Amino acid sequence: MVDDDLPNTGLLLYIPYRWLENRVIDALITAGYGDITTAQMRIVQRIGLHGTRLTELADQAQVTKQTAGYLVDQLEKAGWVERVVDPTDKRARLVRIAARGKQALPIAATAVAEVEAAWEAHLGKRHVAQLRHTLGRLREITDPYA
Amino acid sequence: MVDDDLPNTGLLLYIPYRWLENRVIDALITAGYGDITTAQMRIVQRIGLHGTRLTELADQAQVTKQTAGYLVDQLEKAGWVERVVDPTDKRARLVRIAARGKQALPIAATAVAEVEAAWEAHLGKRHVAQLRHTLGRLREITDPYA
DNA sequence: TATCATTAGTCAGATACTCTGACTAAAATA
DNA sequence: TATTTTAGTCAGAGTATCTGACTAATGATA
Repeated sequence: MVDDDLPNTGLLLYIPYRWLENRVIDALITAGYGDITTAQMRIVQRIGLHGTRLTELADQAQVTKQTAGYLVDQLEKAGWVERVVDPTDKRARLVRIAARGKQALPIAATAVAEVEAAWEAHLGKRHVAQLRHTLGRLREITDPYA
Repeated sequence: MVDDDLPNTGLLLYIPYRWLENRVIDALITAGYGDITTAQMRIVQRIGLHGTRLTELADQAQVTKQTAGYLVDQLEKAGWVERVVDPTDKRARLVRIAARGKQALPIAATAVAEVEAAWEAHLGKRHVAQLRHTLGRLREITDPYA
């Protein structure tokens, strides 16, 4: 069990990540929510329950705030998110999930759950749990926002 | 050890992937090889020892062949790769690593090794091996080109 | 409290990436 | 040989991303 013929760990992480993302996109398209792009999804995914500031979304998605602003503009036009004033800071506004986003998110969540179920079927429940645990530990040293 | 507070598995995979990619970019910039973009790296990474066809690069990187062609154009102009005729098929050409690429690749490889060492220091050798093994098994059902 | 520095976000412009559609030439197949 | 498929390019358009410059509100401090 040496696994020395495997590609580098980066690619190894990327392959299932991309697979999962593609399954979510497929599910959204099928359900009529295809008017969202991967770049936009990577923003939406990081919006917290009570809304999140643009700058924080930018930091977490690792894009500039200008880019995040552009993506939120698109999402807002399409009804996925809305901007509301931040009561604690007049400069800031909170980006929140709006109507269309609330409808679509369960579909995305279901798609993720289905993929995770498929992975459990292939790897076994124990190994998936261990994988998630290990990735969670890795997050401690790779996620500045953990 | 339930890990129920962890984000979805997609984000969990993406975070360390992106971290690793950033460390590679940092190393390349430091060594004076900053004239490559992430999109270009995702192509270069998939070029085999004897060269790889454009269409295959496109498939594996999950972009259209036009996009792959555009990226290879940039890489070729910068001396990272070259195109040589495929002796077995006059329509095709093989994309191969050229001089600049050959110089830079060891730097990228070193950066990857350093990150993997840091991960081993944090998780333990055993858990990293297990992580790679599990990701390798996952690849069986998520990589059409495995 | 008046000033200075920082932070949140936008505007403008440029570049990079990605796609669809249409095309040529070579190879594979019927 | 005629047809279909495959490898790749050309052209055009939309999306994503960046840097630089700016405004307004906040925070820190003299």
